[in-house]
Amino acid sequence: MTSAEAAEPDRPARVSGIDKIERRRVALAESALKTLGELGYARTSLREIANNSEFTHGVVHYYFRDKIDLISYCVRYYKTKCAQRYDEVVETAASADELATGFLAKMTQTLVEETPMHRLWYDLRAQSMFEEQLRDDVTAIDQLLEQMIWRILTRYADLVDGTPTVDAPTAYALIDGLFEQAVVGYAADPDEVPTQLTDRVSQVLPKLIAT
Amino acid sequence: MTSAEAAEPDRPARVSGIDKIERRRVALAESALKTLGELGYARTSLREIANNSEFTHGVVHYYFRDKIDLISYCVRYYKTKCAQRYDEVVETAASADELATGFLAKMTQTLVEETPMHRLWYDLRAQSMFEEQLRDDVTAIDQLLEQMIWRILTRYADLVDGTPTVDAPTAYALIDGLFEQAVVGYAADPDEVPTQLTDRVSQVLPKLIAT
DNA sequence: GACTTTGTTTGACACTTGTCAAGAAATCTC
DNA sequence: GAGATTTCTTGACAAGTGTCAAACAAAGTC
Repeated sequence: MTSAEAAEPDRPARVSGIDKIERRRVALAESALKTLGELGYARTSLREIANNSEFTHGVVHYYFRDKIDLISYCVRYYKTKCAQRYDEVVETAASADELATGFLAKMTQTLVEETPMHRLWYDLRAQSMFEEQLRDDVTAIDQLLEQMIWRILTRYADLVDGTPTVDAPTAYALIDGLFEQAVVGYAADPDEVPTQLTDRVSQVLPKLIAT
Repeated sequence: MTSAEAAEPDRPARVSGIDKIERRRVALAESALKTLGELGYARTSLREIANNSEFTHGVVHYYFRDKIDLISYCVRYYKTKCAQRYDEVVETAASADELATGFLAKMTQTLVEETPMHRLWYDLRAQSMFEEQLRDDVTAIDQLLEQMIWRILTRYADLVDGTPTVDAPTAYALIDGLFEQAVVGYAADPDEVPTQLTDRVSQVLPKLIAT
């Protein structure tokens, strides 16, 4: 956790021991996430993952015990990237409007730019209902996202001198419902969906605050 | 659509032509839905479906062109059962409270009694993001559910002499978000989740109405 | 340099998958 | 009942799966 992950993606440099194998794992995971995001959990095989990477399918098994091990590592890795997305906005926003606008902008941005990743997330969350091995990781991420939404909402409440009228899980479920709707519908109508999402979220947000 | 589906599940009786093969299809679909609900889309094979039914795997292919054909038939069949669940409540409720209570009761009831079916639904909706062949059927159901929620909300608004403050897609996304959260969390905590769901929905409902 | 450790490739295994086809059984038609 | 049609069973196929292990290469150690 204390390692300074510098630049230099080209030169493998001198990374010894546990750090090196961690690098490989991350590289594998990143590659796996790409294919998973495109194909979905159901039709992604280890060989497909290996093919779309610079490694062979044997390497995958050298670094991960089995398929579930790889995928749950991917999920955990993904989690670190997604939950702090809005932190900067929350901290710098000086007014409720600024916060809302910044939040919505980032939200639609990630919707558009990282659609496959979000598709995969909803896919994996569904899979976790059938595969216990995924459940812990999924609920951990869910909690992280819930906290993220909660930070935004409480900050928003502060800025308008009000208090939230719903608890954290409720707020998360509501916003997540809107976001999932957007993710599902994005493929069919990429032009309209993002603006619809911002419209809807900004309609709902004020209703969750009492002044 | 006009056929009167009577009782007599034992005696195949005299059902001729297209009706008979439709019966088999329905039987197959019902059996398939059961296994799909337990195992999820990813790890349900045609053979598994056949094994858990009274038929052999060859029969499946006699009545359905391929796997997708079967599953999308299942989805369509499922749709007819799920979207009118609340119609009676909507029609008979004489007050807003009665409507809310009836709606919430039915909602938690189906959550508890038909968990596998709901799990499957969210699974298939996620799959539809990766498999175009499912997309049309899934969006059709989504629309049906949206209309269902909308009927409830507008009726609710009528009974309190108000009007909805969000449009139909928004209302559906919000309620669906809460419901999906409940479905996902149900396995982990079957005792608390249903009451939490009713709490949250009944907290949210009034916020979607302006009097 | 030789030797050990670590990392990688390759090919194989047992198994499951969707699909199909040939034939048996049941049903219907006359 | 004989013959034709529909329905079902069985077994096979090619392709793909996760997993593993033995050969090979690279890096590190003395």
